[in-house]
Amino acid sequence: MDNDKINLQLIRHFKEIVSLNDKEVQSIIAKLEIKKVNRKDYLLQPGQISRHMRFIAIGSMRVYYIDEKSQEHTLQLGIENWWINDLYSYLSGKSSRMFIQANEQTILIQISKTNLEILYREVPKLSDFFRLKIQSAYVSLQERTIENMSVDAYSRYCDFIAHFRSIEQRFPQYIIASYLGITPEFLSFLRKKHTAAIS
Amino acid sequence: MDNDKINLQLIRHFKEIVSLNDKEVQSIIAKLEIKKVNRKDYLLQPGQISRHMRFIAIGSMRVYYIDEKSQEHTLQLGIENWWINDLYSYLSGKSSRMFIQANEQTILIQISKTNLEILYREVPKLSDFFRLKIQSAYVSLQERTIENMSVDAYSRYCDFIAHFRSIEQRFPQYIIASYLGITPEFLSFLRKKHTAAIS
DNA sequence: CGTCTATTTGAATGTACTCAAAAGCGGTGG
DNA sequence: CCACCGCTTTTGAGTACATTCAAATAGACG
Repeated sequence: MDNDKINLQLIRHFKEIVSLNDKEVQSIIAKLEIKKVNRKDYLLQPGQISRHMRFIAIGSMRVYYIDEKSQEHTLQLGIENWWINDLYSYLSGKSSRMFIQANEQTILIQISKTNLEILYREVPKLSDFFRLKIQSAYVSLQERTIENMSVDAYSRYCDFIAHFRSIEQRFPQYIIASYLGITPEFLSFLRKKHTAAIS
Repeated sequence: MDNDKINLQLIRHFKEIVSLNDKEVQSIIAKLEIKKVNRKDYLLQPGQISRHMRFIAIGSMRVYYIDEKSQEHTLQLGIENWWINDLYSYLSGKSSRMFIQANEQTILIQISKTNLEILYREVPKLSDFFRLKIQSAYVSLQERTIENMSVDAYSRYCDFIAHFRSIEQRFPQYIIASYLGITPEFLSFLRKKHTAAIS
């Protein structure tokens, strides 16, 4: 049925990195939980603790927080086959400052931290898989820090669309702006400049 | 002798997080390597792969890179009892973009990645220790990203001296500036503004 | 079609940078 | 002990990048 198809999407995703036999696949599938959310729904809000790893099967999500001046800042955007989480809260067990929100109707697969720890014993390769994922989260965060410190907003925008064209088309402008660390007005200006430059 | 004292400094540091018996302590000490460097010496340069975890016993270091416009950007500053590394390169095994440089005459303790992996089997608690360290590296990177996106340079400077007064006094101004993501000239201006504000 | 939200436009402003020059500071050698 | 050299910090003027605020326009959805 439908849920099986969704579960297999995650299994395929695991298999891109680690090999899994049928028994292991069964162990994993037994621990998965499918969750459907509507546009604007929250998976996590400030004060809560993130207790799941979350995989986007269909749809798109974002992670953001609101600063003291009530400004939104987007830390992560995600679409199909991406993991989305506040790793800080998940790893430390402390309460989050983040909103994790659906950008459209979205189907996720969740694995609770407790179940994942059990799975690590049954399928040790999964532990490798998530260690790699967390590493690459660190790496992309570092790359973003470097990017933010090194180049101006126009270059950041160009790099962004070069790397994430599919993402740029699915999220509203003001969310992209809050990801790039600029105002929506200025992004609007940059876009005009960009379309003028390429034509 | 002297080296023993330095090794014990790291053991004490481990023991703040995990408990270790005498046998474990001996296993660890057997794998440590003490390294002394002079001011301006490099532990790592772009193109090299970071193959050690590095603990500062005495002295201070920084991690920085140079962007396309030949600007230096400092990612990490460290003093006694801090770990200093390009985790990206260490974890991924890929070549680094970073310089790791001594800010003064410095004594470090290094553990090679190969030795550390052996140690993880002899002293599994160490694996927990470093997992926690890598987590907190992720967390502080995320906090810095948030800080950079949320507040202006003056607030960042105030927060910096509030958290790292001891560091601020040991590094030259232009390095602090490159850590805060501003020019040395502008930091000079902010410092004047700050001393005027507190007096 | 009307309402609500998102985007665009423009003017005024502010934050931080560039460049150049002067001043400060630490070490070295005479 | 002083003079000099190189490096770091300060100062200031001019400029650029990005924000704020307000108003107009465009799009999406019931």
